[in-house]
Amino acid sequence: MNGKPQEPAQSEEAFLAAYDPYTFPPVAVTADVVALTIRERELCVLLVRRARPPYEGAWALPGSFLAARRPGDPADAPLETIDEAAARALAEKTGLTIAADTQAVSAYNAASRVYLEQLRTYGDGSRDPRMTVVSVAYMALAPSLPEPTAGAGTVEARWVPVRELEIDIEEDRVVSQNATQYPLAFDHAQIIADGVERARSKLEYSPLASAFCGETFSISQLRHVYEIVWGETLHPSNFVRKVLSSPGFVESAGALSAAGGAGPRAKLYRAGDCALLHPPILRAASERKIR
Amino acid sequence: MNGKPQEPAQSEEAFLAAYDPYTFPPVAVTADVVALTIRERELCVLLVRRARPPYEGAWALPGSFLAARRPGDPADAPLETIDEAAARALAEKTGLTIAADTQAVSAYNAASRVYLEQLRTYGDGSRDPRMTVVSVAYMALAPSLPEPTAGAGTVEARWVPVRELEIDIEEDRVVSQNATQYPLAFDHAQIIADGVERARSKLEYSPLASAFCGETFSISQLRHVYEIVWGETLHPSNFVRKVLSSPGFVESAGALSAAGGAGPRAKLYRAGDCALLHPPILRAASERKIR
DNA sequence: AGAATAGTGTCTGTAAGACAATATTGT
DNA sequence: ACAATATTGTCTTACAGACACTATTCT
Repeated sequence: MNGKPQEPAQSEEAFLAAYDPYTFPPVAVTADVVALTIRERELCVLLVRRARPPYEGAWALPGSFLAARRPGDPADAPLETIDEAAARALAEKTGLTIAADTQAVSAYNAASRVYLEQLRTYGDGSRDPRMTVVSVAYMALAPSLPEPTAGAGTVEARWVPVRELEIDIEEDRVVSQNATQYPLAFDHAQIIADGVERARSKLEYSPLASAFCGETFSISQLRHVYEIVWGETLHPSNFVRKVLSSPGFVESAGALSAAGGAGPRAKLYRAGDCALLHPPILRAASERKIR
Repeated sequence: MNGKPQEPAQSEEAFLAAYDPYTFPPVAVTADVVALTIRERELCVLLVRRARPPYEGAWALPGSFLAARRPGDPADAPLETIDEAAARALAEKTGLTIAADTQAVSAYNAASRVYLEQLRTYGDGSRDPRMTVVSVAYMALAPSLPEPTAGAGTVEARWVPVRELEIDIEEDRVVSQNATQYPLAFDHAQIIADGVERARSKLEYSPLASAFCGETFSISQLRHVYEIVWGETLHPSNFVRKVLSSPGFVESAGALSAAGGAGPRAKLYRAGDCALLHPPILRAASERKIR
């Protein structure tokens, strides 16, 4: 990457020859994805139903084990990054091919129009009775996608409205999540809560709301994204002013929207080229969590 | 945690009996800490010099392997969380005992006065020639601490001014980092850059600047923290107004500062009880990174 | 005609940046 | 006396929220 110091090759080789990876207790690393989309004016998360224990029959985030180097492999064998494992987990369930940028903290793939960024790593040690499992969670934002297909180890895959999970996102803790239609495996209720909260705060400072939209969209559609994700209504007029005064958020696509309801045709826009919103578009409720 | 569904106990036991963790390729998980403090008006990061390959002799972040469940252990044996592994890595180098809160995303330990929060997980797969190594990075903020002591596997531990590392924090990439006095192992230059950037942005929205200060501090000392971490000068008068108008940021300690320089004695404050600053204290340079 | 929506304009309070002014202490 | 610092106050500009108003299209 940068500035790797030259190492003494002899002692390094000798060290590696004497090294046995199996002297370490085994640890498994999984990449689990909180994939969010908007379907029928609801914020939905992609869940799969587990076919095998532990938590057989419970709902879980799509995930996959990190493909690791095997002892016989050469030291420079191409290996999977965690980002790639997350993209693979999502692809196996949705059929989307996401070429995740290896270097970037977050990657927005223009072709597949799926945004993927790392959320946080969870590892209580007691998650899985088999062995220590560390879960690297990701958040993915996507426009409305087709019905997912169940992959290996799962019996069903479904876009589930977050509201139906009865998770309290506001609190940092997950409170209810009992007696719902979707009992969740492991600590995935907490991970979903964190993912939704990340998405909410991302809308404030980044232009990612357009990741929920199609190629082109009207300002109203963009406002609906904010209203659905944040769960609050916004002033249409003020919202237009804010979006258009945030340079690089959107750029005009020239065309007008097709017919579909009352009112005049709306101007269409596409995503701009900024990485951050200046000024940001803040939630009114941001004042809550002060304690 | 919540809502664990009842599982069929028989099949679960049968499944576990047939399960051999060693069929997975080995993965190691390390917790690496970007510990930041202010010493002599410089932002410093704790580095250790590696005693063993790989990167023998290079400087690295203090870290430790996650202690994992061994195959013979009972399924409910108390295990180390990643947060605890990070706290342990820091304790082994600084002598600080940090009782990291297992549940919390971030933990501020009032007794040891060290703030610890997870940064992000790095795993290019090619980090370590021995096996796939996943590194869970943490950021720690602490007031000025005593000189660290080298632990196992390290020959030296030192607080190093971030400036001397010649890492370009502004860019998302690490550009230089050649020919410095402190060649860094692995991708630790990138992790340090991310940690410093996290600290800078944390000062905007959270009251954590006081984590760099002692039990009580003056507004000027707090302003110096901002100026040193952000690398820019602030208007003293406007800074006072912002801090005092942000409820819960600081509370009066009653006393006045001791003598030490010119000017009148400053009022002393201690950290308040808010978790977020409203309104935030923003960097002027926040307008840069728009692209 | 009436309802719903897109988009523009206006008013007001709040907060930020810049800077002046005053008081207090060490050299 | 002078320099450095702490603290308060003032002025101007920018922006957010609230809301009025016009124009367009469907039913």
